[in-house]
This record gives sequence, C-alpha cells and structure tokens, in this order.
Amino acid sequence: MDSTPPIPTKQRILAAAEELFAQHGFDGASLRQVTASAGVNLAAVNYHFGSKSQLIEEIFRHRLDDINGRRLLALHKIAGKPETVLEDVIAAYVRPAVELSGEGEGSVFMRVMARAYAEHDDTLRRFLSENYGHVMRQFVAEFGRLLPELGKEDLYWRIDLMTGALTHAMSGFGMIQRKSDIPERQHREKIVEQLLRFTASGLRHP
Amino acid sequence: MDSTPPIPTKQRILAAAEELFAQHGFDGASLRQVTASAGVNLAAVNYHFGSKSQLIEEIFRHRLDDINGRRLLALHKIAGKPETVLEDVIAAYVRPAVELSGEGEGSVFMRVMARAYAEHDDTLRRFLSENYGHVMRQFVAEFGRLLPELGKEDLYWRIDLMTGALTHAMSGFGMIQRKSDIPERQHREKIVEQLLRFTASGLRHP
DNA sequence: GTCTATAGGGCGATAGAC
DNA sequence: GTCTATCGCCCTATAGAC
Repeated sequence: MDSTPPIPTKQRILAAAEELFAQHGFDGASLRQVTASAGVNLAAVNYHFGSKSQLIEEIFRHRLDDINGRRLLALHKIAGKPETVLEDVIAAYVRPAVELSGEGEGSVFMRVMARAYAEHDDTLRRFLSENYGHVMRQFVAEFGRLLPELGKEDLYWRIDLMTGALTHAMSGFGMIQRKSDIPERQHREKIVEQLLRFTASGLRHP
Repeated sequence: MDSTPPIPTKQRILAAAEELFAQHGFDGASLRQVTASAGVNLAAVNYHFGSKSQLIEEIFRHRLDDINGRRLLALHKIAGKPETVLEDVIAAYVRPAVELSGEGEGSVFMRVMARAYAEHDDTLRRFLSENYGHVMRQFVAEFGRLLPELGKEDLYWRIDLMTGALTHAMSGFGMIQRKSDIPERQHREKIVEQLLRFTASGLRHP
C-alpha cells in the first residue's frame, strides 16, 4: 500500500504562500520567504506552479471556489420561494465571505481579495467573469425577482455598490475595527448585521 | 532677475511618479521607470524624497489635501442649516472624490487610493487619521445632526460602508464600467447619482 | 517525476566624485 | 544639486542530481 505520501510539497507551498501574501501583499512577500517558510527549495515553486503569478492564481481559485460554492448553496435554498425576503438573498451573498474570513486558514484571504480588486487587473477581471460569472447571474436574477420595479442598470449598480461595502468591511481598513475585548466571532456577526441593514435599504431605494 | 528657474526636477519626478504608480501600482512601477520618464537621474529620487515610500507619501499628501479641502468647503456651505438634507452632506463627501477622478492629472489617483486601502498598512492608517481626522469628525457631526436617532456606533459603521461603496465605485473594478459611447463627464454624474441614492437609503435605515 | 544548485537580469538604496 | 558605480535582494529559468 503506497499510503501516506512523504509530504505534499505543493500544498505546503500553498499554505505558506497564502499566509505570507495576505500579510505582506503579493509583491511584499517574496518567493524566498514563501519557500523558506514552507521548508522547500526556491525552485520548487517554478516546478509546481510555473511562476509566482500562477501560484497566486491557484490561491484565488481555491478560495473563490469555496466562497462561491457556499453562496450558491445558500441561494438555492431560498431562490424563487414566495417567503424569501431581500435580506435572505443579501445574507446568502455576504455571509460566506464574512465567515471564511473567520476561519483559520482563510482568515486573511479577504484582505488579499480587497488588494486584488484595487490592482484593477484586466486579467483578474476576466478570470472572475469566466469562472464565477454564473454565480453572479443567479444572484442578479433573484435580486431582480425581489426588486421588480428596478431597471437592469440600476440593479447592476446597486449590487456593485453592495460588493464595495462588503469588500471594504472585509478588508478591515475602515474606522470600525474589532475591539480587543470583543471575540472574533461576535465581531463577524456585527459585520453581517450592519451590512444587511445598510445594503438592504440601499437596494430598496425607490 | 533670477526668474524662470531651470526646470523643477522634483516636480517632474512627482508628475511622472503619479502617472506610473496609478498605471502599474506602487510595486509595479520602478524608480528606474519613473526617473527615465521624468528625464532625471535615478539617484535624484533619493536626493529629493529620501526613499520610494516617502515619494509615495508626498503624492498622497498632495491629492488628499485637495480632496479634503474641497470636502470641507462644500460641508461648510451647508453645515447646521435647517434646509440641509442628508443628500447634501453625502454629496459634499462624495463629489470631490469623483470629480478629482475626472481631472487630467488626478484622473488615476483614486485607483491609487483604493489600492492603498487594500494594502491595509497601519502607517497609512495613522497618516490618514493624523492629517485628515478633523475632516471626518466634522462630517460625523453633521451626519449625526441629520440622523439623530442613530447611535454613535451605527453612525460610524454606516459612514464606513459608504466609504467602501465610494472607493469601490472609484476603483473602476466593478461590473459597471463606462461604455465607450458615454462621455467621461456623464459617467461621473451617474456615479454620484447612484452613490447618493444607495447610500442615502443605507444611512437612513431605521 | 521530484527536487537542487546556480546564473541572469531588474530592483531600491547609498557612497562618493563632480 | 547631480551623477556614476556598486551592493544586496529579488524573480525567473534551466541544467542536471536523485
């Protein structure tokens, strides 16, 4: 039985890279730091991933698959049902991102994401559109069902502004920061609550 | 008369740096590119600014002084008046940022700003708080006057979420992008209009 | 198939000549 | 005030060991 393969070099690189990238940024963390932290040789990154940017893309794919999978799961539980309210759909969109930000491994990914948004890279835009566009389309459809009086353009704008508020809240940069005497879990609930109230009113604007 | 000094090396560096940083990011643009574009020697940056990061800080100070100066001017015209409505205060906060993003020189600064937000650097946070905290406090006071039923914590949260929506809209990353047949100026008006409606409702949430 | 050692070229910073 | 030369660190690519 060829059980227990020695140690997965590739995954040790991934784990070390995600932590260091979130901490110091894509350019701030060097492959030398990453490979040293993972306890592997510098060139192992090129062997397993091809280049630094392909390593970054792999991290994105991993986390975004997770977030968007959870979003779709939550959406499918409520989509089309007569008792569903706007807040339910917002929660299905917002909660997976907030929750991931509170789980050990993924705790720092949303900061990576916020950083990447600001990079304004067309490659990333295409990547997101190609891989997760279908998720967005399903949310747009459900938002449209619950806000029938809203034109398509207004709807897109408001979902976009909601995403901005979410990303900003996740990036942890704003004035509001978790006070040291408040547990992490409670702070995340507060984020979801505040986002729900603010964006629900924003989306409903007549 | 010692008029017309040769050529201001320092300012040529500043102009070239702002353009290249906005285009390729702080790490993406090298001092070698900046100095080549400005037509000055590489070492001139270190002589005039001390380091790359101090050059970046100088650019921030310049643009933020501009934006916050305009914000205060707009706020002082309406603060405390009985006929002032919430939308006026939001506009005083939002419009200077949107307008600057449409002026030749500053056209790309808000992207630089969005990027910096995502960097999540405590140095930047302290810099903003020390230099522009008084502007924020005056806006908080006026928002508080018009939303008296809102607790202080809720008020801070919502202003923060508004800033997130603004920053995201400015970064130009979202789904909504200017269509090529719509003039830049008209697109900026649309941004202000959508932001006003969305955030006014969000702030007013009962 | 997996990994190591190493070389090439770009980067920011600085010392010291002018 | 400006420039050249140079140092140490970075990412990438690749030849070859295991």
